[in-house]
Amino acid sequence: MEQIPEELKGLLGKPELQLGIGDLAHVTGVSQSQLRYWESKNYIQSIKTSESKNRKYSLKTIGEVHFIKNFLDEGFTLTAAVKKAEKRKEFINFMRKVIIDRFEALTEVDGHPAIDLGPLEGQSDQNIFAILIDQEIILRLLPAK
Amino acid sequence: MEQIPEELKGLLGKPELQLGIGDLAHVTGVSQSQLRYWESKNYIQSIKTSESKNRKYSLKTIGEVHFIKNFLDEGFTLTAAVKKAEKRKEFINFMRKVIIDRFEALTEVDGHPAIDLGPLEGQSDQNIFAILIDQEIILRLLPAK
DNA sequence: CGTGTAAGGAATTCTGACACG
DNA sequence: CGTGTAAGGAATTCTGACACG
Repeated sequence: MEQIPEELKGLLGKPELQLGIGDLAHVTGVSQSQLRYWESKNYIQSIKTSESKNRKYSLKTIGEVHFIKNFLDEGFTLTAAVKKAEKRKEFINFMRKVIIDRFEALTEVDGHPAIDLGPLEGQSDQNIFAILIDQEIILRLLPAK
Repeated sequence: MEQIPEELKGLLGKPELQLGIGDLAHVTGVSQSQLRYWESKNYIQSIKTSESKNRKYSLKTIGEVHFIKNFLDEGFTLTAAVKKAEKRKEFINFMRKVIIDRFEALTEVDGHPAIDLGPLEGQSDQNIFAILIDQEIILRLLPAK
């Protein structure tokens, strides 16, 4: 068994993970001029360090832009899309927290790679493991080691 | 209950998520000249599209660079660090698969946000839910809806 | 309102060479 | 081997203006 490196878990919440405007535009399919306009209206934020004049975007913002874009594509106005995306943000944060808090350790079960997801409620001696068997993920309850 | 948008899950495996060399250097703490050298030795790959001469790096490569960097910091030679990182890659892919395959739906349990992680092995009528209660994640076994 | 474009300057990245060791 | 730097050119991003609607 080995610990999941802090760096790996951290990647998902790391404020250091940031993209330039070209990369964000590419990932999300939102144009650079849209991104600049949205920022001018305070719908999204970019990071500007004192050393650089160029925009950087955090992983959090990548998610926000994604959601806004999706609502736009569904036919909402920009302001409506922003509002709807706001609510989705809570869920993104939640997902990230599950990953960061719950992917406790990499291990093996019967020779298969597995992630220890920690104890099941009310059974502190039994943990849930996600196990990779034949390219399928299976959830199994096993004694905590 | 709402489906976890494909885009959100896809973000983690998306080939479109790519960083420039400056951003990768910033996230990982590895210098640009190191990244170029590692690529010249085929330890890592970058994406070069026909339109651009500049390097782009995938999320997969971000993870690889992270691991190599960590082993370097622990005192391994570059070639040893590359070999050790190679093995870790399997685990990264596995973690990603768990997230993509198992974060089935966003829902609520007793008014708390929750993620349906799917059935527990051998109990196809009972699913494991990750529930956010007081900033803590709890795993609970509940009837699948 | 929301997005695109042309323009000129600023910041970033490119390659190949060379230094150090 | 593995990394850094100075150099000049190429690609990217910047802002403010203007167009369209």
